[in-house]
Amino acid sequence: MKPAITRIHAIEHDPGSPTLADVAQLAGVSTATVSRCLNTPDRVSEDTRRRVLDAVRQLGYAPNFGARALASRRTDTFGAIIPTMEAAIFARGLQAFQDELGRHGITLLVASSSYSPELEEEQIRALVARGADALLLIGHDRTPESYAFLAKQRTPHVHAWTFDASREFQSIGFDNGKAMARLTHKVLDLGHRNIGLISAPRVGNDRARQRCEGVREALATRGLPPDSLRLIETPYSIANGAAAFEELMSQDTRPTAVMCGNDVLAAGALSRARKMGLRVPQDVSVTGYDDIDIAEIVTPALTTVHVPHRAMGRGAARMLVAMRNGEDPGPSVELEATIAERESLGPAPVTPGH
Amino acid sequence: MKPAITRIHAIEHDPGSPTLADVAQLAGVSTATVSRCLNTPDRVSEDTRRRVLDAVRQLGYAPNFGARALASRRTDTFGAIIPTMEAAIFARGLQAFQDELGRHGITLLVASSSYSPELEEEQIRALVARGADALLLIGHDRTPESYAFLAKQRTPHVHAWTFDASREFQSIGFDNGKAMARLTHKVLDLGHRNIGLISAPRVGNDRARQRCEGVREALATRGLPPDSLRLIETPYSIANGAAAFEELMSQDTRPTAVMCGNDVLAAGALSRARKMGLRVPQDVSVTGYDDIDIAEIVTPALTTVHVPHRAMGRGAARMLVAMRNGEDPGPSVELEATIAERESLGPAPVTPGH
DNA sequence: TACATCCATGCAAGCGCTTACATTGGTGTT
DNA sequence: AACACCAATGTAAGCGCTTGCATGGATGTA
Repeated sequence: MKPAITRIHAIEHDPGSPTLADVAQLAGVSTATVSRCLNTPDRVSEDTRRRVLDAVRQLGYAPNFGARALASRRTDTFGAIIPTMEAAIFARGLQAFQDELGRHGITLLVASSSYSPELEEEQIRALVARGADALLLIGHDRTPESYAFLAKQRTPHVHAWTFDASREFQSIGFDNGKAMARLTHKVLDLGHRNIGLISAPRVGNDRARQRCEGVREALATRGLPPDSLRLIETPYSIANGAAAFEELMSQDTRPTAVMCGNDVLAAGALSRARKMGLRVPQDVSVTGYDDIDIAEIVTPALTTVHVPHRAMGRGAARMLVAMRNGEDPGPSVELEATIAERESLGPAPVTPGH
Repeated sequence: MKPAITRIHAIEHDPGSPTLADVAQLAGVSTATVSRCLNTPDRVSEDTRRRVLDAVRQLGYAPNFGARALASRRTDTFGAIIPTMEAAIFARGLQAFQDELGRHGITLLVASSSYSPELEEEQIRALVARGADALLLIGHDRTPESYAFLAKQRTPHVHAWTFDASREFQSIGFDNGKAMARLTHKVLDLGHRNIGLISAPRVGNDRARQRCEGVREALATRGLPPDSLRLIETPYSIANGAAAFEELMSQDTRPTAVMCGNDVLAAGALSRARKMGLRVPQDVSVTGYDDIDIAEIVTPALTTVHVPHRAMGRGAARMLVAMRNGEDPGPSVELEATIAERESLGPAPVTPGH
């Protein structure tokens, strides 16, 4: 690849982008001074500083991050691994996370795992390799190797979007099951007895699992048989939500309420309901989870579980910063997820014959 | 766990995460061998390889990316800077971009600029500093400093989501204005003469600018006076779209059609229309742009400009890979944006009195 | 048996930066 | 005038990794 020839010609080496040394030479100072000029400007005389900054601009110099990290042993970079970037499920929380980090001069690197623990493990390695000082992770489900790796690397991390007192790790979030149970009680209060549930695949996704459990628990509490619940698992997407809804509605005993593990699935259900000529909530009720943007704009507006996205993001950032600084991040935090009552949940229709 | 023995030798050497040297020592080989084992496994004997990989696993070793980049002068990392992560406007295209890069063993780093050229400049520097070999940028509007910097650094970059033959840089996208003009003609064909336009702020956003121009051009072509268009600029968000819609509809001469520079704005307009008791499209028509997920699920489904997200993402990736490899990326590519006709655009209502 | 080859491996020189320490010259004190 | 002090700068030792070159032993060939 590298033409040795050019080297010979190019006595003044031409190839790479400008380095500290180039700047130093142009400004007529040592590399140490340039470095100080960039990192601790007040330790450099006004005059020199101007000369150096001029040279920087003139050369279009950008410090090599890797080299800097290598030499200084800190990166001021955190990482976040979210299951998906699509559908904006994590967007708002992540935004809050990033805002708070920015306030501390920390840059955020984001990766997505496509809901795969194996992929997530890879991403964890990649982010740590890139110098992430701390990591934001979603939920508790991951490979043992991931946990072992984080421990060996001593990388601070918090788990968000979930709260489970029985876990040993720092986490900030809400009880996914409790909120879903509460919503289920509302559904039951409205007379629904045949409930369909569209969930994301539960393996590798504790939030989805807990949400399902929440429904089951509520049913059990009210003395309803487990088989009054029809469950379909399908990855988050509008199309999948629509298909699952149709499948539920074409079974012998149609559910009168379809609860969804996520607003995206619910949006799909809603649109398919319309296509099937079913009125929501008169003919069938639909509920969501997460309260993302689309929950408000679909027709009818979605009754869903409102998740404290921003508080979670902000809180996670604060915990991580504390941990990075060797301070006490405080205990895990449980936030409240509330029910956003809108239009898609109504009383169970009166069964014609039965 | 690290054997205490090593600690004794290295009296002050405990803190960091495991390095190549640690692995080498544990495996009883030189660092060079470990490095080869990780990068060119076939140049290492089966036996050694196993020993080394065992050591790697045992220590939870992750190579330091910065150091590796420093030593090898390549990163296999590309960067992308998109205006926003929210609203999923760029999600699908970015996903395609990433998929294609993955196929070439390249990692993607994503940053967002919040539609600010200054912030984008910062992000460009940050990504280049982090070793991005090439960059995906959106549109043509950026600071002269950004362009100068990219040139000095010789960082390959392509501009997507736009196509403008008059620009000198590689780009892949579609003519934002042409597509909007085409849609406008459809609107005019349906008898609309009073048109409202909700656009994103045009400064620093060539796509928004061209979309507006598209409307203006179409009007001019049909001999309509420029003041038959009412324009409101507001950042992309559902709430903003709703507010802008209400503002448009409370003017003296109400538009019969409200065109939006983006589906998110259109979704907001739609929801506000409903709240105001206006039927779409009987009382007022609404159109969008981008054809993102929500376009299909809002009620009524949005008539909008369908953008070739995936083709753009994939194509951009291929161009950049070629450029990085020193090959010919071929000329800029113009893709076709088509009109997705759905339900939100209908004939202009018959004016009662006038 | 002598020699040329060829793997597998080790040695050591950096990659671009930060930073502890050394050096310098100008101030203020006595 | 002698000295301590300090701010500004330079010197140089790495940070963890890759890689060109050197080495040594096993294998093949004459």
